[in-house]
Amino acid sequence: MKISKPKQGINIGNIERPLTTVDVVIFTVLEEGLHVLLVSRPDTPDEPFKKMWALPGGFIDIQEDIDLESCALRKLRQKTGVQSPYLEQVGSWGGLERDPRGWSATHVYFAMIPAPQKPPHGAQNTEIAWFPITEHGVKMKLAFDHTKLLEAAIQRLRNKVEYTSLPAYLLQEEFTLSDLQHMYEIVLERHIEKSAFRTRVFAADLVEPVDKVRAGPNRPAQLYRLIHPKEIVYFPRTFSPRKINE
Amino acid sequence: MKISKPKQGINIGNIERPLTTVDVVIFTVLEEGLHVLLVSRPDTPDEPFKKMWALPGGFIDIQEDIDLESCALRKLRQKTGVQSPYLEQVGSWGGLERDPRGWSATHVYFAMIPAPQKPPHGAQNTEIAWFPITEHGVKMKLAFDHTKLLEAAIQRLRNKVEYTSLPAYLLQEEFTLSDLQHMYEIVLERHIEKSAFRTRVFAADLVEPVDKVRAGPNRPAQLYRLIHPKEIVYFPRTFSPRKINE
DNA sequence: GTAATAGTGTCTTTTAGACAATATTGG
DNA sequence: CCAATATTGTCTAAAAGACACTATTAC
Repeated sequence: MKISKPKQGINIGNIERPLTTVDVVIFTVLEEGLHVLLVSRPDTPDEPFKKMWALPGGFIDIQEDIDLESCALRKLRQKTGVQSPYLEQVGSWGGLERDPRGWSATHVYFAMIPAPQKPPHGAQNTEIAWFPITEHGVKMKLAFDHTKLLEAAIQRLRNKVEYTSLPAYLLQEEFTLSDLQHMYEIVLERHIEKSAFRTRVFAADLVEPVDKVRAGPNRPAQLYRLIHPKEIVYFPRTFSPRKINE
Repeated sequence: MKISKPKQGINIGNIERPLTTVDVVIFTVLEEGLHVLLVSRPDTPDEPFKKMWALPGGFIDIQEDIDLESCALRKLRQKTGVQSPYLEQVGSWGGLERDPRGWSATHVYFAMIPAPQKPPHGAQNTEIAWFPITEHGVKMKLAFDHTKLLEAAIQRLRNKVEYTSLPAYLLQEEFTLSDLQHMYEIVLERHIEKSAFRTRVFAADLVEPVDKVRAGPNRPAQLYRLIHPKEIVYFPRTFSPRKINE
């Protein structure tokens, strides 16, 4: 199947092309902790990494996907039913070694969704489940180079949470400031000062109050929603002045 | 040449694969301004965007390139002769529309090099030159979606310069603090306070003095070099507390 | 009243910003 | 000496960190 190297740009159909995939790192918060959605690799012959856990993803469908992002959205919709999550590209990884079937390149996206009500559902013959994130990944080794891809996505997430409104996408449309602070604390795995947090959030014009409160066995909390739900907000400084990693 | 859609994962060789390219945005500072290296598209038949300016790049060579980054390094070496620049991935762009030859995906890197002594040299039949960056790009429209890719790289660069040591890679190994500050001011296109700048740089353990000074018609300046030339340094805060634009 | 969480205020520390002052060379 | 740039210091302002205080509900 190998073809002698053609002159670049001439006879384009004969250049040997890498395999091209999209993988999606889907985050949510369940039971007080950050989780990621994984699918088990099929057990069929010819498939590499049989029965190992992997990021949801797969080959680009040239007929169906108009671009990379819509491919990522399609995969996310298929696995979770979520229509419009927060979605951002992490980057791409490609090389000879990462897939035994040949030179391959994958485009990695990460998504954040509110805690789902229904369990995820995979295709037939595949399992699908949420796994808690411990430190830099999940407890088991993943298929392909997905351990590395997941680690990169976690790092991007943690880093960006320091200076953006990203954790709002882990909540339903209406939330209290305590809810929001709680999401920051879960992702960053550290305590955040209530007073400074509220000052920051208000100064950034991130939220507006809705005409409702959340009752409980204590003082009711004001409910808020995002002022501009489509745009993420950048804070002028990071939460705690410490070294940024990436 | 179209093949009816095979079941995914089975018979992998028959899946229609996108074209895969790598493009490199190479920055340097010439004559007090940020410049980017562009090449002219060849004038041969079958080539799209004939004679238009484009980012240096091209198809992955599955035989020669072990991974995406070494492909980017190869292209940079071919155009500039530079062996070990600062190189970082910006992201990937893929879709049906961006290349008239078919569904294509490109992996974009950006590099920063010191002002070169020699002019760049392209392959035969191609021109190659440095172009000044004005606001968000260059003055002419580029081939493919390269105007968009260049804009993304510029935004990444400007944003990251706010809180990292990146501009050091625009200088030779030894430089004065004024030199370094000057690079920041050129990339960010604004004045930076001398005193605050020096405090920041020293607090970050970015540089160490070498036993030399640079003479001139005034007080000589201490020469410094990077303490860890291979690692970029992250400052705990941005230079000026203002909104970060991604 | 108490328990519990929501929300505010006060003081300190850190660091950037503005700008002044001093230092060191060549001529 | 002067011109020019290097280097340091001083004061102020903005924002985070720590922590205490007040507010409002269910019971």
